Amino acid sequence: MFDLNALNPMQRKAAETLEGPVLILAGAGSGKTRALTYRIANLIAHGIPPYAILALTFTNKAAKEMKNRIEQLIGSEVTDMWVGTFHSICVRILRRDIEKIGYSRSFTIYDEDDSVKVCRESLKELDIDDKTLPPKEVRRYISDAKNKMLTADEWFAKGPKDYRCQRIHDVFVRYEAKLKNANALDFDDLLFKTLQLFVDHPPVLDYYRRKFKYIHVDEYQDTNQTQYQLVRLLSMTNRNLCVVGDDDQSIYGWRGADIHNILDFEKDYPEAAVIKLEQNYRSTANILDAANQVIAHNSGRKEKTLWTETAPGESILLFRAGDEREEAAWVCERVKQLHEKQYAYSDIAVLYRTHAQSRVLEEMLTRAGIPYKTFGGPRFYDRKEIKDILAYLRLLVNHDDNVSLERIINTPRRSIGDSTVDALREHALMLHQSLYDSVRTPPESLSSRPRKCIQDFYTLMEGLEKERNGMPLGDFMQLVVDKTGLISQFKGETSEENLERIQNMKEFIGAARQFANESEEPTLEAFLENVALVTDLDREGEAPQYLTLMTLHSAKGLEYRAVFIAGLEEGLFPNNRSASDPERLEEERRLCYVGITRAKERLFLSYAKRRNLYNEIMHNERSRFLREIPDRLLLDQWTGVHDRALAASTPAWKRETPPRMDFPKARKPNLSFGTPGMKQKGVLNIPGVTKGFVPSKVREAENGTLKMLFSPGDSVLHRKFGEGKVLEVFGNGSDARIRIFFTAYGEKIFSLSMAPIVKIETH
DNA sequence: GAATAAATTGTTTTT
DNA sequence: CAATTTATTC
Repeated sequence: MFDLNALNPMQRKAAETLEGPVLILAGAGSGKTRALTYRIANLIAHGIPPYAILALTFTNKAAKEMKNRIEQLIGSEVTDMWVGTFHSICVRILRRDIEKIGYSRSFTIYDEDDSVKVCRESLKELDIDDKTLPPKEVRRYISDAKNKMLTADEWFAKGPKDYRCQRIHDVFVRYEAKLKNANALDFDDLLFKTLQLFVDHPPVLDYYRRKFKYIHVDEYQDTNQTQYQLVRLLSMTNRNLCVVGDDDQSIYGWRGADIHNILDFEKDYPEAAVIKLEQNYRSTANILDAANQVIAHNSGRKEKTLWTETAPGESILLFRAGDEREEAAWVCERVKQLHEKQYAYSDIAVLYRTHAQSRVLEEMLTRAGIPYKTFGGPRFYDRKEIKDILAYLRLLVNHDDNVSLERIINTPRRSIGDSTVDALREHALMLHQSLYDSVRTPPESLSSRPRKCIQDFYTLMEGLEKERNGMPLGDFMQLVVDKTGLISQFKGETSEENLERIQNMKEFIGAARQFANESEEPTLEAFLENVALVTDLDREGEAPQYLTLMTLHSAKGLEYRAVFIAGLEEGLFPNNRSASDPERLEEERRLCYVGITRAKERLFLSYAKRRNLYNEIMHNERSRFLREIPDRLLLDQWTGVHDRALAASTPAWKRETPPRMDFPKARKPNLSFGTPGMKQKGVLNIPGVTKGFVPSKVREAENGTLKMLFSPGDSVLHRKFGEGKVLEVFGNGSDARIRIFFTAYGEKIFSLSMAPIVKIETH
């Protein structure tokens, strides 16, 4: 049995306040999951049956972890407790009762891609130019509206009545009709329709109200209005609602999360017990100090001060890079060093604001031979070949799923062209039937050849459907892939890309087999649902010996012994688009706070003077967030000192781009450029290097003794190549050379008098 | 209808 | 700049 004494007083209070509304304000790393799991275990210990407990989380991973930890505490399996994301819980509710609001139970979940496709189709049918009104934008409007619980008409009634909004409204209406016809729900619908079900069918709501006597919401600061309403409805009668969150970590405002949900909780529930978890168990004092200093610049926060008993720890290391490549090289070098000092790669994460930043980092890491894994890029399930298989499966489950049908009717190629599909679509529209119905009974207007092709396709689908019964999921998927020719379409081709596709499909079938083995409900329907709601971040069991590369957003809820935050520049982070709006700027700051508080022991910050992003060269100031961290906490990588005033007294060549001077072209090979695999173009374009350096006076004077300054084993910092180790120093006078090994670039030889290097560590 | 060339476009974050 | 969409040609 578990022991509540293992908790600190505040955590304990949280775990023991079982009745009535409770607001747990939990700072980063304050053990909120711990408090929450103990609370739920405590409920069970008090005789509350698990089926009366509902716990809503932000990610599937968090749900899984919570369930595991509760089971560990009470020492037995919990099966009847509802723990999951809002979306998955809503699907569960809808699968039971969605027929009451006019859908079939076998509804399909449309992902963003599918939604955009439906928008595009709607625009086309309404004869609206998709250049004046891009499908993606319309989808955003629709999504925003649904997050605010607005139907198409309500949305229009609230907003401006200009031409543009009228058209958006038209598309919105058509979009909704299309989804309804296809028996499909988009992501936002999962929440919205559940709400509608509750409102329109009080007995259903009543059932869940009686069932869920104790409701928990994790990451409450990231709930949107629909979620808020759902929770409110469910908890209204018994008022046993426990929400956990941190207003300082609200970072999803852009997709409809409403920070006021947490800020105003006490207004909604005046009798609420408010418990603050303020002791941080994760980070060193220095890191926590920095985080506190940054977040203190926000206004309208809940009163809260994080503190820790741990030692100050190492200083936060700050690096100003010349450009993004230098920044990446620095990261690689530090990672290697950490790795030598008993840090596993899985203890380290590199965080950035946008995915676009990951490319250079990945390139350098590969060169440095550091294994890494990126998260949050395109999902595995979003790959074309996977979506093709999924489309077949979805169509088999839901014949009305027009989007899936259109995707696969000619994939792999079976000679059904656009004009044929157009004819089918028109036919379906006229008879008010689904596309699949039109495939079953093609219109008379079609000539015999396309008719035959359509017939063959229908026969194929019918055959699959017959075989599905009684067949295990994995076997059936294998069958689908074989019969449809999804794999054999690549047979004979040996291109890298196609081999990878085949590999992915096989992996996908493997994933299905695994799902069938582990799941309580190994059906195709359940598998499709899982695929729709699970992200890569949730896929567990990924090899742990990898360095993690991800956006600051995806890092929420995670922790690492060492954390890098790259690209701390005005315009990038905080992002340009947030600069004008103070509220969005505060959200950026919260994002920074989230990033800093991911670190347990070491924090590394970097920014680049010059950055090539989106094919533009930007010269950005260092981020304001860096200024918000006191100097005493920051150690400058260049100068090795804390005080920035000292940084100004370092030799000019170390601080600024040197004056430009044209080098003779023959000079280039001496600098041993052209690392294998490096695009020549890229090398020529690096300013300041190909243009050459002007040696400083200080260095000229030192020339005679320079050789003694460097010896093998020393760590040096090169203006362009970043950090490296000295291998050898040879030659005399002005011919003196130095051979250095750089993590990301390999061996280079420089003229000792010319090379822009500084020693940072003696061997 | 398919393969290739040309043009366009997007780049914040994602359950 | 790269990746995707669209136009062109066979």
